[in-house]
Order: sequence, then C-alpha cells, then structure tokens
Amino acid sequence: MTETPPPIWLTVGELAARTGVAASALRFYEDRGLIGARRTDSGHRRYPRSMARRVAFILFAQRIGLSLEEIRAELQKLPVGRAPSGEEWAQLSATWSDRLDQRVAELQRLKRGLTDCIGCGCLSLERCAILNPSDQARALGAGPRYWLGDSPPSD
Amino acid sequence: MTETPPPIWLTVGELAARTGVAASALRFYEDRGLIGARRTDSGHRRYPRSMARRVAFILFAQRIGLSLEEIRAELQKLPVGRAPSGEEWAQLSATWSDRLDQRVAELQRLKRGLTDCIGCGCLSLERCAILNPSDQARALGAGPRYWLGDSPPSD
DNA sequence: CTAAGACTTCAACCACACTTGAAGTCAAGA
DNA sequence: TCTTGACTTCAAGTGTGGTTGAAGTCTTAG
Repeated sequence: MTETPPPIWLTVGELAARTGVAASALRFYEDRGLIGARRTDSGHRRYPRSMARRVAFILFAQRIGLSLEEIRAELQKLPVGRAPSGEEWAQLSATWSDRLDQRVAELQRLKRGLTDCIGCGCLSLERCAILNPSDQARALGAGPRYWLGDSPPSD
Repeated sequence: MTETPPPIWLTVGELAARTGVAASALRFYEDRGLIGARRTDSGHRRYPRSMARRVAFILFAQRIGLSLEEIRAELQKLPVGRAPSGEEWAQLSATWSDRLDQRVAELQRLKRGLTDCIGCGCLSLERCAILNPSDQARALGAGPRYWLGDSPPSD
C-alpha cells in the first residue's frame, strides 16, 4: 500500500494541473475574489478538491461570455463553508440559456448576412438589421465603442 | 436648387457619421492598414463614398470574430484603385460560413452543458467535451491562455 | 477678418485577462 | 544538511481595440 492517496488539500500547482489553468491565473482569480484558499502556517495556499469544480465553472462561464466580474457576482450566490451541490451549480447557470439563444440568433443572422447583405449593398449601414442588432454581444469581439444604436456616454 | 449634393469625397467626420464608427477608430484602422485615404494639400483625409462599405465590412467581420489583423489580410485581397463590386465583397466572406457554424455548434454545446454537464459532475474537467472543444473560439472571451488541449509555448 | 469647429499628429491612457520577473521563503528528497 | 523546486508577494509587461488630450493647423460661416 505505497500508493499515494488523492490529496485532500491541493496546492496551487496541483489545482493548476487538475484544471489546466495556470497557477498565476488562479492567484489572479483569488485577487479578483472568484476563488479563495486556506493558508498553511507559512502562507501557502491550500484548496479543497471541490475547488476544481469552481474553477471549471469559471471557465464555463467565460465561454458563455461572462466577464470575471460577472462571474464573481454569480459565485457569491453559492453557499460559503461547504462545497455546493450539483443542483446549486445548475441553478447558478440556469439563466444563461437565454443569453446563449441570443448569441446563436445573432450568429445565424450574421450568417444570413453573408449572402443576403454583403453582396447586395445592404451594407450601406443605418438600417441594416444584421449589423445593428439590439443586443450588445459584448463577448463577440470588441468592436468600436459607439456603434449605431449604442448610445455614447452622453449624446 | 440650394440642396447640397451628396459629397463625393468624405471627410473623416463625415465617414464617422455615416458609419457610426468614431473618427478616432477610423484613424486607428488606417494606422493598422485596414483603410486608406487620399489627402488634401493640407493633409486632411478624404474618403470615397465606397469607403463606408469597407468600414461596414470591417464591423461585420469583427462580429464574425475576426481580429483586425485577420481583417486586414482579407481586405488585401480586394482590388486597389477602384471600389470592389458586390460580388467581390461576397467572395471575401464566403469562407466565413464554416466559422459561424462552428461557433453556433459550440454555443449549443455550451447550452447543453448548462443542464447536462454543470449539475452532474462532468465539470470534473479533463474529458469534458464542452469545456474542451477542439476549436479555439478566440472571440468567445479570452480565458486562460493554457487551457486543456492548448499547448503552452513549449511543453 | 475672425472665431469656432473640424482637422492633423503623437503620446499616453483605458479595460480586460492574464503573464512574467524579481526577490525572497518553504518543503521534501538524497 | 543541502539543494532543488514549488511556493510567496508585488510590480511591471502583454495584446487587443480602441479613446483622450495636447498642441497646433485648416476651413468656413458670419
């Protein structure tokens, strides 16, 4: 029985290895309040194994298009002091479905524009429903700040 | 007949007004080689009206998820010295359809993961097909640089 | 003619999501 | 014990896509 049992508390390097997220990123997430860690007497971080799931959730939420600040706000809804249940994780992301639907709709609108719009001259702007959607589509690329339909800081 | 005829050459402010893109952004695009301009004797920019379409194309391409550098490369395929035809614009974007399909597929995968994956523990990473897609999905949010499946600079 | 507003360049700044490096401490195997 | 590698903090740097400001020039309406 010389097999090493799976460690209960993970170092930052171990958590990095398990999640694929760089240790520097994990420290950064802590700095931004997305994750936390116990500390050893000497100051080294120690994570419970459930933390890997929290990190995975962060990555998932990023893919959805949330900023770290938004993710932080979401994570605050979770219980403190114990690992969240599967259901609690699922509840957290329940509202994202609409967001994804909107994104898919925009992409499909863009795809139609590929044939309908670019060639025909609709690209004359101003009333193009493809280039001028109502949603913000933040995570779909930065784009110029003041696009048609977005209001500049104080117009 | 005191009506002002539509100007043949646009100033940067006029092009900004027509496209909804800030003048500073237009200068920035010029700096990056995406657009060009004639100059008056005094150095002021003058754009042909067809430039509005080029700018619209840039915005469109950004929505698709292309970086400015990628867009620059695309635009280099266009003829110089004359305004491109509608067909030429359409050809340029013909290959984007696949890209959009992939993005839509990823979003739908993410949406399924909302119910299938987050709650069930699949979020344990490493083999999660949702968090570990083969494409890069660059425009879907930055995310940590070294995600599972991406190779660090030299592993 | 003159004043306002639009234009010019250039450098600096912004947000986001990290990475990198310096300087030092801690932990674990030989 | 020693040495190596992993850890610590903090500051500074990176890339993308711009914006903002300073200092000066040009254009145009009155």
